[in-house]
Amino acid sequence: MPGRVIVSRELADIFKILAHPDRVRLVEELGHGEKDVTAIAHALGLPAPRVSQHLAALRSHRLVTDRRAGRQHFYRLTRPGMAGWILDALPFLEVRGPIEGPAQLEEVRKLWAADHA
Amino acid sequence: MPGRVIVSRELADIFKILAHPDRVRLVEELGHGEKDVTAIAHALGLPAPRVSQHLAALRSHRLVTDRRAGRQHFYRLTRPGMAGWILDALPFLEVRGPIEGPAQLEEVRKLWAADHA
DNA sequence: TGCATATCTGCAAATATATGCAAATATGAT
DNA sequence: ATCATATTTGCATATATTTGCAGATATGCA
Repeated sequence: MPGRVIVSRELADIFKILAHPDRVRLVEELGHGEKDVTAIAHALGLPAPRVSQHLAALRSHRLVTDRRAGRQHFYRLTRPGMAGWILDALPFLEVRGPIEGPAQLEEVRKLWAADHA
Repeated sequence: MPGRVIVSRELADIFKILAHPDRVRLVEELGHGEKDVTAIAHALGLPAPRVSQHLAALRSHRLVTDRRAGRQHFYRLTRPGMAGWILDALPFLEVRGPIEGPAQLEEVRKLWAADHA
């Protein structure tokens, strides 16, 4: 059964890269369009070196690509659909107990969007 | 910005749990319906204790629930849609370079389904 | 050239996860 | 009760990840 094993390993690698709150927020941030490292660092309230490391992790599996303009590196999602796909996982998570019904799901979506720039 | 931080942490937790090839295959296995631990262990070619630990991880965030019948524990996905959602990530992964176009995506889907029981 | 800004890389300590195996628990059958 | 089966739990070791910080590289401007 080599086929599934290979694919599941690749999928697990992607999940591993996304398995960090900062990187989840980073991907959602890039869901709105390309941004340079400093802008991302500011938006996320993180030191630039850390953002750079997170981006390196995402780059290692080509989840993001970069475009250099002068001394700034603008990053964007290789597959813009990824940001939306992540939000499709909202029904699976638990914020104060299981989410039952579309009403509570809407709650969580609002919670996510609450402080959007 | 507490809203997004909380949600992103929950999302990252889910990604962390799925960030293991065995658990990815396990979830896909349960996508076809409930199964008991031994059946899963056999299908995945893993020792039962390890499957049990993987299930405990999935259970810890209510990604699976169990039903006991005699000495067997039948597990199933709390949200059956999760199996399909994982497969939606196929366009994001790289099997021998980036996947370009629906043709290569179909390749990967076949690769996944290749040895299905 | 020299200086400031933007980004990246490397290191070390703390923390977390994976793996294999042994032992414990629970259920059902004789 | 005794025994076999099914599942879970615990422990020890190996490996990986996170974090903060320092230093290195690269670009643009005076």
